[in-house]
Amino acid sequence: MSEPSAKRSRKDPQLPIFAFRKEIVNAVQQHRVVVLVGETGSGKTTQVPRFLYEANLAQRCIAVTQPRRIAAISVANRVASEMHCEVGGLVGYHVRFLNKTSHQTRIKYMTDGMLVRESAGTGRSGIRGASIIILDEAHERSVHTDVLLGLLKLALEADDPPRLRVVVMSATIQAAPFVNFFGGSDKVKLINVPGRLHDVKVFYTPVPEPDFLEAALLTVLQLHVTRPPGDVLVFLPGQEDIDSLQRLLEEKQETLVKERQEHPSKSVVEDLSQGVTGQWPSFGTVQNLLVRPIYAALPFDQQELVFAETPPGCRKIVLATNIAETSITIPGIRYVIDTGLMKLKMCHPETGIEMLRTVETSQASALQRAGRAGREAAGEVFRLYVESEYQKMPAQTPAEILRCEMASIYIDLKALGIPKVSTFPLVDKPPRELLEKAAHFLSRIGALDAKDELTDLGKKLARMPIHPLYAYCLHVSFEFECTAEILSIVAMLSADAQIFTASRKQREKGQSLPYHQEEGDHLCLLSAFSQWKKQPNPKAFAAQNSLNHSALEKTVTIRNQLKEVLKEAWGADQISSCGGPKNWATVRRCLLKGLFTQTARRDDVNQNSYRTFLSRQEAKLHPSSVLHRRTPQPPCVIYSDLVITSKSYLRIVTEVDPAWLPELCPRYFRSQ
DNA sequence: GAGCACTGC
Repeated sequence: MSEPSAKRSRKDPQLPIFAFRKEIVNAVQQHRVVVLVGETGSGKTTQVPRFLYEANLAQRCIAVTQPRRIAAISVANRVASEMHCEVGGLVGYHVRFLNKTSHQTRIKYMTDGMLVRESAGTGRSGIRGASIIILDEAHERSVHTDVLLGLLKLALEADDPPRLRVVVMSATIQAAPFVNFFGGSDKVKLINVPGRLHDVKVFYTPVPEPDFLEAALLTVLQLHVTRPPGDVLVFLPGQEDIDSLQRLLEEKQETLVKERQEHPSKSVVEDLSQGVTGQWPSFGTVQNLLVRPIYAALPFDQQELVFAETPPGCRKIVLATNIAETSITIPGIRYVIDTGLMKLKMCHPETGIEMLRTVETSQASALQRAGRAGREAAGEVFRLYVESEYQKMPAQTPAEILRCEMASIYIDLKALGIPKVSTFPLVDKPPRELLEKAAHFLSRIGALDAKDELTDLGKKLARMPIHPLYAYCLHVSFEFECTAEILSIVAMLSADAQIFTASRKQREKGQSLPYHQEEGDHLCLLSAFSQWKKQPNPKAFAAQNSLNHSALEKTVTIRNQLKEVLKEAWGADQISSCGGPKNWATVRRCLLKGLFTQTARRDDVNQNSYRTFLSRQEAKLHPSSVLHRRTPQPPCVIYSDLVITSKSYLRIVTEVDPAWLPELCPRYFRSQ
């Protein structure tokens, strides 16, 4: 219900939630914690805060959290308009970079991450500033939602603020973990609100499909010739699969008729084969396939194409990643084809290395995907796996907090005043090793002392909205007087966007690109950013030099925010620069001192292989690195990422002089 | 000589 594209007329009396108004208000009056299960389309996101406000239940404000910025902003706008007020007045929102609230604001939509950050402050913001806190989309179990659940449990125990009320809103019927977390059904009121979804008929393949792309291709084609008009949404694990299937479909489009004559009865899903009779179906108005890919890395203007109305005589085939499962809703979808696969970030509990793996979905995820076919009318979902496979799937996708690196969370929890992170109440406890690794890392950079307390440095680092490692680099940059340069690099790294868009061919003649820096990737990033920023027409410069203009714009926003926090939280009014590229050895020395936990040395025997200094991991330079082509490769490097795909790779790598190690980090590296 | 689910501060 929080999707930005979900349109609903003003105060739609059909919304199922209205029948529950009294029950919800009573529940919040009588219980400190209410768990509200409401399926998609129930109206809970827009109406529940309003019910509680109009019942005068909040002395202070009602904070409503969303996992995504766009949802917080669009829902605030809609509710403000429904309540006939300006956004930023009675109804407002607060997300990173945008604060549309005022002293009048009583219903405050915000990202869950923003509520965590506000709560770390000392003022009357965050949890302390609210009478009622509503955690929406709690079933998604974002790290920030999980942290908030723990903070709220502690706040309720301390009754701080007094008479605090918590509403946990979730779309899945599996509300039991939330109820149990807050003390069980004696203490927690559970309310179920029905959704407004149409029936979705589910089909499975009779036998396992060896090749999901082939199966998806065949199913799209079969469905196209046997089913009445209506668009199709295909869930695939990743970008590569989407590109392949798009190519295959566009090729097949031309030979579709012939193909069907040759294989009239071959079908992945049994039901579809029954419709194939060797002639075009009677609803012959649908002839052409219009293939539209969508994934997060796709440029925005191309993403937008999936929302365009399907022209008459066409059937739109949307090929999507998980982005279409939660983040966006595409109108017109009647059929869903689900490969049952997704990519999931996981963190190895022993090495602490994050990796992206293709895994089967959970049942909850399969249900959510199926629901995408029933938003506007009855629909059908074709699952490209056998039914017993569904029964074997885990009920829920494991919460993010079980799968991610913990340093940022650890330092945040310490900054929130949690004495012992390992006993902080969490619905799901992360592996002990991952917590210990995080604490060990934080003590290495001097953020934690021997008593597991934040040092003054640790408190400083925690103020920065970036990974503590990058915040530490900024801290070190003052000593080297190259803060301007490190700010740019850190902003680019934490923007987490693909900056370089050059094709392989272009990259091979990379030396000719104006921002090429042979000492390493961090300097290439810095050089690209500095030059782009100086241009009278940066957009044209980006296009000419294979740079991602919008990613660079995002970098500027982040850099400005970081600079602001440096000033306000660190008292750094002066940002010094070390000058142009000829002085960038200083930047590399600073990066070494900042990233000393991520140093690797070349193997003496196998000169294309490296071993990390502190974790003793073996890895190669990633082929995308400018250092990869060098022979021999440099003896010593610092790296930003260690990724495991087909092999272990060091990504974003810069050469450092081995002699600098004992000089700059004598505690960890001895002279040789 | 590879391959990038999705968010968020």
